[in-house]
Amino acid sequence: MKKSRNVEEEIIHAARKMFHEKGYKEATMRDIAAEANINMAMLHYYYRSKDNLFFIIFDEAFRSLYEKIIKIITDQYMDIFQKIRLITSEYIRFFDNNPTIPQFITGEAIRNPEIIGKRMKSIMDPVFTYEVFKDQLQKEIQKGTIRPISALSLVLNILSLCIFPAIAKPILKEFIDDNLTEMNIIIESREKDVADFIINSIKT
Amino acid sequence: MKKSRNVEEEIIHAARKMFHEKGYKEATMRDIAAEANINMAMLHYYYRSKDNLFFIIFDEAFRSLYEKIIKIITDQYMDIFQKIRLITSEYIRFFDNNPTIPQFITGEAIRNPEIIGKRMKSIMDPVFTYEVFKDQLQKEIQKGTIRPISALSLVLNILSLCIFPAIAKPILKEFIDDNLTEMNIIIESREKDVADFIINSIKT
DNA sequence: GTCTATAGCGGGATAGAC
DNA sequence: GTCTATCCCGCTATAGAC
Repeated sequence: MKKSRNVEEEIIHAARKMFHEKGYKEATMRDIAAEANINMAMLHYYYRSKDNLFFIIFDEAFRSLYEKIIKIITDQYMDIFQKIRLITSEYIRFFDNNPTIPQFITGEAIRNPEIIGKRMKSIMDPVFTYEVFKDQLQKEIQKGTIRPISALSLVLNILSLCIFPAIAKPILKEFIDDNLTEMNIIIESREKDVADFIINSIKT
Repeated sequence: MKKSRNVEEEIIHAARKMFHEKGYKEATMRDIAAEANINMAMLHYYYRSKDNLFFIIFDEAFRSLYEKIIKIITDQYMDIFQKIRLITSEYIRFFDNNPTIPQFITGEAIRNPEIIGKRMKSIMDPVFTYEVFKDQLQKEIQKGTIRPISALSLVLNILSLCIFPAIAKPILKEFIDDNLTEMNIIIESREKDVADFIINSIKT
């Protein structure tokens, strides 16, 4: 009872660092204990098992990513072009500030799509969010301000353009090395460029 | 010497299946031996180590992906719109026919970007390929047929739109379940839709 | 070439003293 | 609450008989 609050926080902090950097399988309880300056027995005392600790870290990462977006999409008064601009800039800025998260979430999703997919569904409400976006899109298409495109297709394109470059960044670094001036220019202006790219494509 | 040819092929076949499905870390030599109907000692006899076997499988996967694209990009006579249409349709069809490859390559690249990036560079010639594409793009921009866009940005967008949906497919399945009619429609028409989406965005 | 047995390590988890 | 010592498992790799 002495300073358990601090120990618990130390553990979460260490677990976050290790899981984000190495992923579930390659981050070990020994790593996490060392990072938190405690021993393995303490880890199990406070958080029972590796799986339990992992899902705490995974859930907070996914939630932090999702909650930014859901507010924008379900906003009643914002027009769809503004939503697209905000979503892309929020995503890109978030990944810039949290560069380990896209690799972490994607890596775990690839490793175990069933479990991770269920986890994601329990955190978000995909059907509701999607329907809101779909309705708004279809109204714009009827008005003639947007070319016909399926909602799912557009959502996939937006996610692709925001998430993939963040995943690929560490690999791109290996390719660009010296030439990273060009890389930096792209990254800095990407927040606006991606939205322009999407809106140019869909607006009539 | 009896039937070593067959054994070697059996091992490669089994290793491909296991590595593609589970990735480097979670595919074990035991798995691979069982899949090939031999014992672990034989695995080491023919292929020395897990790392050695892994890179054989990784290299063939990456090469199969890359060689389709390099031919299109470096073609001297094809116009850039046609190249974009061919690249996207080749990618999407390839991932449809080889659904484990995008997860496999992406998973390994996330797990170990330095090693995997170097491996990729040794297989492809990124600078040459990129310069060819960049020159052709800049000529079109000067002619006024394409809006100003940086080559790196456009390449990133094309790769994102082709690769990310293939990575995300197993997770999307968890979300769509019953609704997979809509999913299938998207996937089937995606070969054309992605090219349209890109070209709509860049052409003047 | 093929197989059994095992070395040697590193993993998650826990018993039990304090 | 904390820590040391240890259990037990699964992994890669190899020794050595056939």
